[in-house]
Amino acid sequence: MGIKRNKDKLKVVVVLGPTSSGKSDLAVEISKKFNGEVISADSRQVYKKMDIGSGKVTEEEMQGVPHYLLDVVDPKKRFSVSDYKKLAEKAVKQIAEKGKLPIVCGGTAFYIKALMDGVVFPKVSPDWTLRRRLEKKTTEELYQELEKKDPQRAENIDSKNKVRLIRALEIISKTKKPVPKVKEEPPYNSLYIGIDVDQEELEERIEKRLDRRIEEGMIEEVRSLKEDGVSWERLEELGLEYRWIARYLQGKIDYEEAKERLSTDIKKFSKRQRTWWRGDERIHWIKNLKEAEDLVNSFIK
RNA sequence: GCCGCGGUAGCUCAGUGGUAGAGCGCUUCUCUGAAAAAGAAGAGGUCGUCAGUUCAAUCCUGACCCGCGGCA
Repeated sequence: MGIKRNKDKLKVVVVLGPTSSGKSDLAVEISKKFNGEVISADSRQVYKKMDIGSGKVTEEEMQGVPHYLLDVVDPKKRFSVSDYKKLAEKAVKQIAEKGKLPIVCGGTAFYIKALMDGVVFPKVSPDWTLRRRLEKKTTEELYQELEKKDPQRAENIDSKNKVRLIRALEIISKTKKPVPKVKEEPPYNSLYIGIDVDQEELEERIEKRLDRRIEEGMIEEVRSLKEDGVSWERLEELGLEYRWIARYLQGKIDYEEAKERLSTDIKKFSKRQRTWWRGDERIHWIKNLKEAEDLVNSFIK
């Protein structure tokens, strides 16, 4: 029955961890040592001109190692998991064809899952007109509608989550069928390396990094995005740095508050990232480069 | 020293004569094309202290302590 054994599949290394944990550096080090190339898995670093705010690696930090899935779309446009999956799959293929080791590195867990677990999304692209229309209804109304049209999906969906309800109804309205059950077929032979940093230490790093990035011109970066035509609404939606700095630039809050709120939001975000990965048995949590190298070494043999 | 206002959850504050709530924060969790998104659940309080009135006080009365403002 077409069951592929692990040894027949391409080998892909995944480096994951919360924001500010040092993923990018680790991925570069591993790449240099094992002849690899990096595929970013970050839902904000895909956008052009969003460099400091998204914590993108600099040209210098890349140390000559090629990086994929950075700067692939204009921030005025929307990018989705599904877009990510397609482009990342292509990148894996390209790297493997060169005889190099693909290293997926990033903090967007959903993107990593889509790629590595081979999540099959229903082929229905977002219909913003429909979404805007459904947005006007209450959560209860949407849920009742879903119960009527697709009782099975209604059973396991988060009944109070408007975004998910709207997506489910969108799929039904386009396909005229119930939402298909999610399919997962891991296409690669994978090694998951997670960076294990104590939360307290991580939060210190987050704060220092925030100061540094402000000095490096993070506020200017947001201002110039706005000048390039990225709306305040869009910046709000992009979250964290872009959201809080946009609010500050509009004069809605003062500098101190913006910085304070941004700092707690980044910390909360890092906790959510942890929650996502906690309990995933596939991840090897490492403390240093040596442990990572040992893991990769035995993986590629 | 006097007068006024206040002291309720980690923070900002509602509120009631029958032992308490909100927002934010915190903890945990979910994840089907927005995922830095969108949601869910939970833990926190002898209601400043002591005494009195009352069947019953966080709420009424008194004293005291603390903070803020004004007058001296």
